[in-house]
This record gives sequence, structure tokens and C-alpha cells, in this order.
Amino acid sequence: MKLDSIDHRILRVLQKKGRIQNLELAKEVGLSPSPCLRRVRLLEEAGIIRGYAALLDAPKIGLKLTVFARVWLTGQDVETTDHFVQQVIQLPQVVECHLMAGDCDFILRIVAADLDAYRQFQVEHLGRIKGVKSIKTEIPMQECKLSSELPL
Amino acid sequence: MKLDSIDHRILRVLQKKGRIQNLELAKEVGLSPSPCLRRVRLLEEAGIIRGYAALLDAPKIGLKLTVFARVWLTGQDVETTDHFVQQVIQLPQVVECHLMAGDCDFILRIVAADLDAYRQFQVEHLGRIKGVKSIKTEIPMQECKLSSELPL
DNA sequence: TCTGAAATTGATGGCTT
DNA sequence: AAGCCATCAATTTCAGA
Repeated sequence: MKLDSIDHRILRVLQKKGRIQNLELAKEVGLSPSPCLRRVRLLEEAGIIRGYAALLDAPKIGLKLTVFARVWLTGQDVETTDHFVQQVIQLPQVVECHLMAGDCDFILRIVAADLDAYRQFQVEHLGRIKGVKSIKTEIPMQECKLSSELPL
Repeated sequence: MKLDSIDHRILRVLQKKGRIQNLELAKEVGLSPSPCLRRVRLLEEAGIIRGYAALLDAPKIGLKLTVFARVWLTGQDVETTDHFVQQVIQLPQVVECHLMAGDCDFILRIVAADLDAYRQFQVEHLGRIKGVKSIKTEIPMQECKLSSELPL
């Protein structure tokens, strides 16, 4: 799918204001409501817009801690890594999981209420997944930026 | 602000379907439309709902690469770190920036079109920020999970 | 592909329970 | 606080340019 400059404008606006009304969106991108809506539908159908989400304030709902966990597995074979991925993506505390090319096998970003809650999570969930050899955690002191907005 | 179980249900639904209509949301949480809308407005005003966003598919808009960059600064003093943060949060390619407690000073997650685009970004933007001593990059081979949904 | 009008559907606020 | 109801506004569809 080819995107023109109006599509780009639409995406930029929707990344910032996901619940904007079509009438206002149309005004902002310089289109009348019907073609604007049609473009949005096309972007949704093409999967360029994966979905819409409310963004919550983690500390305000009691999640005061973010942790990065670096995970090493006992082997790099497909069975071991696939099994790990399947388990980990089901854990709602794990908000990111990246299969790495270099040193360690995975980097996870995990949210938790506090350090105790994280320790419990690691012992009861992460550490119990088959094939996990070791876990090293790194704790951010401050979240300087956390954006769902992509540049375009 | 105290959240009851209906507020939790509202937040869970809105995290998944940020553009759901109030009528349908009310049905899903077992409320009639007006009190449902009232609760949503209160959650927004309290800042528990920070906003709404369209989630885009990075590869489909040409961003095929994610990079983790670990950054060390020449000093840990407030001026050096503050300056770095102020510069980095303005760069749209930087989607996450965490000030770390341990080994390195910052972990950034950066999106780019490809490795060439990233290299250029590092040389022209990241590396030029005052106080940056060294940068080590780590490249994920696969994004297994990347969620904006918090557990509750 | 856009525009503009018409019909359907949703948002919203006051009032009652 | 929640439900009901009336009003107002937005979405959505379709004909015509």
C-alpha cells in the first residue's frame, strides 16, 4: 500500500489523538469527512493501523516499577526459544519481549507494583519456564520517555 | 482516586479497544451509557487515562529495525544527564529512554528504517549530544511482544 | 475521488429513583 | 451513583459532479 502525504498526516494525528472525531480529523488534514473516513478505514484494513488503545498511567494504577530482564536459555534451538516465547507473551506483566542477536537471548521489559512483586514474579513465573538458564535484571531509576508514537 | 471493579473493567476494555463507542463499552461493563461515560471522564480527568493512540505497524510504514542503545555519559551530574534527556526526548526515533541505576547511564529504544538509517541517526544525532561518552548498540532479531497494555 | 445531503446511530446532560 | 429520556451532534451511506 502506498501512502501519500494526507495519509501521513492522518496517521500523525491519530497517533496523538486516537479518539479524535472524524469531523475534526477531516478538518485537521484538510479533507471533507467522507474521504477522510474512507482513508482511515483503508489504513485499518491494510493493518497499518493495528488498533487503538487507551494509554494508562502505570504508577497511578499501582505499577511503580519497570524492570529490564536479560534472559539466557539453555539452548538456542527452535524448540527452546519458541517455548519460551509462547510462555512469556501470555504473561501480562511482560510488556516487551525481544529476541536478541548478540550476548543474551532475550530482553524483557516487565512492569510490577514494586520490587517485592517483581521478585515474586521472577521466581514464580519467569524462572519456572523450561529452558531458562539465567536472568539478570536492570532497574531504571526514571522513565524519561515512553512513547507509542512512531516517526513519519 | 479509588478504582472499583467496574473502573477496572472499563480500563481493561479501553486498553484493548481505545475507540470503542460509549454505548458498547457500557454494555460490556454492565452499566447504562450515562454512568459509564461519567466514569470514563473521571478516569481521564484523574490522569489515569493519559490519552488515546492509534497503534501503527512499524514495518509497514518502513521502520524495519529496532535498536537498543546503551549510553554512557562523561558525568552523572544533573547538568549532564538533564541536558541529555532534554535532547533525546525531542528525537522522534527514540521511542523509549530509561535512566538506569546500574552499569550504563541510559537505555534507549530507537526505531529506524534500516541499519544504514540507524548508523546515520547515531552519528548525526545521538553521538553529537554533549556529554555522551560511549554508545553500545544491541539489535533484536525479532519483536516477540510489544504491548501498551498494563496488567490490572 | 471528492462533495454534500439524508438517514441512522451515538453522545450528553437534566431529572428521578 | 445509576437509570431513563429527550436533545443535539456525529457517523455513515449514497447519489451526483
